[in-house]
Amino acid sequence: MGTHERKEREKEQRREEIVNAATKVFFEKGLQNATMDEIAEAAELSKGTIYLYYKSKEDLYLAVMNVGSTILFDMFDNAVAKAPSTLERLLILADSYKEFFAQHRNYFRMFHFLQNQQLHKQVSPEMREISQLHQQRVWDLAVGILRRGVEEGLLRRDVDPAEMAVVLWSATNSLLMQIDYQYEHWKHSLGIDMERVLRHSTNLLLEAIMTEAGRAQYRRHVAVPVA
Amino acid sequence: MGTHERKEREKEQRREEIVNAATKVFFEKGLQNATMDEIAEAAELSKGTIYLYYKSKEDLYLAVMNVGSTILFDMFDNAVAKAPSTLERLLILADSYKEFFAQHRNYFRMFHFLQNQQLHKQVSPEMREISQLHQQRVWDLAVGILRRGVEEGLLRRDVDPAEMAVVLWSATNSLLMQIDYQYEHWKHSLGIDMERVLRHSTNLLLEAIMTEAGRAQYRRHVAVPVA
DNA sequence: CGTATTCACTGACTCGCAGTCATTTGAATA
DNA sequence: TATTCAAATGACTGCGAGTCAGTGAATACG
Repeated sequence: MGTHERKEREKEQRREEIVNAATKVFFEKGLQNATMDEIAEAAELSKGTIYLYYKSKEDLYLAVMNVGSTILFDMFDNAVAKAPSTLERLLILADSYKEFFAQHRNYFRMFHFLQNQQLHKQVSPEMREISQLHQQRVWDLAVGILRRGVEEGLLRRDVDPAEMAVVLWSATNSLLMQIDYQYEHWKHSLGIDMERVLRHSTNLLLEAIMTEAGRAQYRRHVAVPVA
Repeated sequence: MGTHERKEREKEQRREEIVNAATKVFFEKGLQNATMDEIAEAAELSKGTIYLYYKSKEDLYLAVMNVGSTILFDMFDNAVAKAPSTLERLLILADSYKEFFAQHRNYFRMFHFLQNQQLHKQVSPEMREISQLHQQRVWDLAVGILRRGVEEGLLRRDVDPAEMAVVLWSATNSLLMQIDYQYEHWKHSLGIDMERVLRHSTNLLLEAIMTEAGRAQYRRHVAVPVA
């Protein structure tokens, strides 16, 4: 009699339903302005029930973020699988991230809202652990490609792949955040096209970590794009 | 009878006292965990009185941030005044910001906590205006130096000074945030010395926006430091 | 000098929300 | 049909931001 198994499945399903409801509410209102009562109503459950499945509002927020991390990882993974060379994998990774930013803006925002120490206080250790694993997966994928690039002589041997990753990641994210949040400000009061800035700085950073051979290959590749 | 003037002075003084009390509490607890009652107690006033001087907790937070902006501007201004050449002004600006980060970590954190839309909701338009003016002042100083650099042939003519500023500012800040928040993480689990990463990436970015002549001068300067 | 007026200040109050827990419900089992 | 037990409920608690009617001291006025 599979009663127990069915119960487990139903529990798991309920967890998902709650995350789906929470996703809708968090996307619309953000962490601060969303209330647990709203989420409960969206999930067609009482507030108490939500707390049977998630320890706190912040835990639930992280659960939603984890879905976003998975989407990002899958996008990266798919893109990388298609690219035949390490250089192309590197370039397609950058493109994928821009696409993630364009397609899944709400998840992007969630990622960067929780950068903060102070909000982490209410997160349970278990959920933090899970969340870190999700992020680690994405990180390892990216660093793996950079490492491969170094081995192939595409990227400079004197810079650590993980260090390259930090710089690329940080710079890209902070520019994307500026684009997301202050696009109009830059455009109108300063006449700056942030998307162009992003393209330029990506180029700049990529060339900076490449060897001479890498740059040559890169320029050849840019000169003859797939389209 | 200067009664009115005296009253005004006393009011201004009270505003400052409140900001000082708030600074202490916000530094210690952050925006989220600080309570207005705590701030009131630190200021030796009642909560109601605080609200006579500042419209909301977030407004008060911005008032504290503005003090930080002024400190930063003064550091920049002093440093720049000492430097004899544009190249040196540029380098000393970067150093000053690192010093600000080291000396005034709490203000640095405050700056980056309020990057977010959602928290801006409760800020009054007036305070936002004032805060933007403070930030504008720092921005103009930096962009002015870059512009001068372009005019002098130190920096590339084909990149807009404001664009350079965005990239340098974004990249530097996000690395500093990583250093502030995850220094131990990077150090221990990945063996990365983030301070070195910061130095490297600053060099890298600076060289990337320089002309050949600028780079030559830069290297000569680095080779023969003042000390 | 006594009275009226102003105004900075107070703190008890409201309101909204995260999180809790005693009670209820209903499905599985005996 | 009766019993058991986990899942679900929603009224309740506690806390903190923001409010406002009331207080008293300083100032202006007669």
